[in-house]
Amino acid sequence: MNLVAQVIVDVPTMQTNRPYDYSVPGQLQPVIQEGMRIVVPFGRGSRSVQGFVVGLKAKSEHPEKLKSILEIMDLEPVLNKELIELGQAMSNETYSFLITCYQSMLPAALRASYEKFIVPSPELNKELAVSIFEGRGEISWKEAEERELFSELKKLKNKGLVKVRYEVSDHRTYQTIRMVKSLLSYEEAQKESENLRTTAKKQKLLLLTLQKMKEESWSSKQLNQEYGLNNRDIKVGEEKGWLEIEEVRKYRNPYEDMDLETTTALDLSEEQQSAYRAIVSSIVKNEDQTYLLKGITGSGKTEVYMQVIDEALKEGKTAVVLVPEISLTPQMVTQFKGRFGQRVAVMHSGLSDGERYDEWQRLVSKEADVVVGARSSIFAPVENLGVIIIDEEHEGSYKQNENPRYHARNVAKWRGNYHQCPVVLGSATPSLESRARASKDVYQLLEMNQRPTGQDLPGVEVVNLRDEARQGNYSSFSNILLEKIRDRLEKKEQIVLMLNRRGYSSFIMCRDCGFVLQCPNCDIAQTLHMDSKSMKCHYCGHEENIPNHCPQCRSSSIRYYGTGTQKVEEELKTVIEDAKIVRMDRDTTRRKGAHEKLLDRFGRGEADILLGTQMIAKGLDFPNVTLVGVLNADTSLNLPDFRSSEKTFQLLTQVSGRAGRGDKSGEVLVQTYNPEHYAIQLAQRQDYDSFYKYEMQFRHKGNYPPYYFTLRISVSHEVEREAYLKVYEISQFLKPALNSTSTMLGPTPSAIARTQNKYHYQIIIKYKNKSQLHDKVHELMQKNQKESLKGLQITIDSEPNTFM
DNA sequence: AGCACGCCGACT
DNA sequence: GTCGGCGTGCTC
Repeated sequence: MNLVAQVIVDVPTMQTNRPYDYSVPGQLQPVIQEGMRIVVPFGRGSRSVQGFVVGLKAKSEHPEKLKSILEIMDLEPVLNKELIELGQAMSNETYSFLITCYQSMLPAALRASYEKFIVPSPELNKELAVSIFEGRGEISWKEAEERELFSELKKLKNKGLVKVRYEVSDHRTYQTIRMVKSLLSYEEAQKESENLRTTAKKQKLLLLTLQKMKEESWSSKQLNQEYGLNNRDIKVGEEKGWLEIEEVRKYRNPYEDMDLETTTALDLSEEQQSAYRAIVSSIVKNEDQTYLLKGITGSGKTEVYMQVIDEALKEGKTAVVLVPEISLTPQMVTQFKGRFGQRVAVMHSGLSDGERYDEWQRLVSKEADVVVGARSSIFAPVENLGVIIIDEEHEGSYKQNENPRYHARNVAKWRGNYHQCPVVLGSATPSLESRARASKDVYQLLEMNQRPTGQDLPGVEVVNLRDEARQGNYSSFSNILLEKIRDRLEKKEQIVLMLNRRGYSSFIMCRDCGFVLQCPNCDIAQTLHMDSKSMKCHYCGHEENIPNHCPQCRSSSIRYYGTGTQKVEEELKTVIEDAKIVRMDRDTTRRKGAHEKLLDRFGRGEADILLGTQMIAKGLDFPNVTLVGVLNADTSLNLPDFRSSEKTFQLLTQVSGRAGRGDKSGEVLVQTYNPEHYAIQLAQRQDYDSFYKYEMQFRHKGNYPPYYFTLRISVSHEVEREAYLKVYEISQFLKPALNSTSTMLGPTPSAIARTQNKYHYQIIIKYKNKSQLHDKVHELMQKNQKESLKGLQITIDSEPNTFM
């Protein structure tokens, strides 16, 4: 019988972005399945590469070209039919290679690594064999490189005197435990025991234990710890034929030793119940409805999620929960583990490759049927999905900013459609895209506006830093904030201070009147470019000099704006001497586990003030915190980004939720140079609906999402002119695909015009009609096949997070 | 990606 | 004359 496998090979180029046919040798025919990883010979040199079987068929259209599969890397497929199909859809949507899509769906431990060796042929003469191989059977490619043997080896290879051997492997590792099983009946053990010398106490104990075990297998660890039998004792038992030792694969479980308090379902409030009922009805009816669950901070979204998941499990289905990486705290994990126990697989970046792989394997083996994890968990290998939940759906981190540039929300919807199951998007501050879809009834809106605990939302006060400046206070702390900090310290209550680092010193602002230099054409802040010593708008390419005086009030206090946490900490220490401060930023949390440690310290009350960047805005729940201060609300406001207001509003709303989580009421203080900006005003009033309406007008006026689709194409090259020429050529190529409902911005230099000695240029396209441009972009990819050889890097990003 | 084929310059 | 430079094209 002939069997042909269609294989996607691990060669990420445009030219090889399609299935290749391979014949399946007889002995592999009974085992090979779609979705397995295999090793195939590829290219002229038939080097070994990893591939994915995406189809099997009886014969090929070009039988004369067929090579044979070398090896199968898996016992069971790593991709099921659904994921194979999803990869194809994703590749098409995100303009990325099939192989890149498949790789990103799997744990890193399954990614191939390649090694090359040089092997002598029998015809190679003795002398050379000795001088090159030194008596060994082969040498590694790396060694040959180091010993500078390349040109010699190349000649020998052309003459067929040495060969190259390719090795393909992955990083899979297993942990095993030793299981002990008795081979003796109760009576036999009794007999053996009687024959022992009286001094053989351990042997006697061993036999006694074996009698207790009966038919079961016990781990050697258990015998060690509970019965005081060491491995030597067990070994002797094995030699005497009393018992059998078996190595069994064990899944590494990072949460194995966690103290789990089992939690039970809480009573739901009326609002929670109606949300719950709506979602559950879709699970039961197999409906691929998307829900937007808009619930204020503290409204009990997580409890709704968990009860919905419980219902899905009762229906015999599985569930996927996505949470932003930074929210995936031990508290969060405990909540889910406490409710669903070992049925939960947790995936986050803190795990080692091996641990991740084991969690993944627990899903494949159906030992776990609930996944809680960050973005890439959307590819969890679960079958029969009952519900997909995306918490904090507005988070930008759900979009991957390297290839494949997918958005987890879109993947979720694709899977929801495939499984005919609901998708729940949860947020206190939904993205405009999602909220707009809810208005158009594409999504069903579920609202929760009350806290079941009856706590009030904290009051938010805005402090105008311009007034402070006028009074000569140029420090990071307004007088009123200092006053409040002192007050809390006295009351032994805690304080959270956030320094907004988004957009750090990339724009300039007048300290006297709050004026920010805008682009005359684009209604957006211009970016300071220190490399060219000028202000630039990268939407349209407008450029002007850095002003010395504020164009509005003629003040000379116009300068770029921004501070670091370290500086703020020092400043704080000089005004409040005895405060204990925990600083959290990228520097102090770089080490693994440092994040948790710092938060633990603060949680135990070992510090009074938690000072940090955005990373402290999410999910923290400290009952003793009664004051939250935002030191600089406007930095994120002035980014040259159409989402800057939205991001600022979300951040302020989120951080406000950190105050008053316990029985004491909380207070929030927001310092800003732009107190009248709508994002700040509406965040102060915690008025999402008004913000939504206002922001939608802005988006409508500027033809931004959600009214338009967006596409960003960027080109980079070491030689600026090369990058520019290419991006210009691309813009000319795409222009015919534009119509009256689409516009192209640029080509312009990117916000950071040069990184790693490469110049970046970009085009942004805003469009209404998806298919027309889509086809043209695919054509562009085909056309640009060989550009990367010339050192040109072209990136295509559909629905980019920012235009920078 | 990586390898072979192929067509031009400076060497034993 | 040839060794080797890297531009071009193809990989089941």
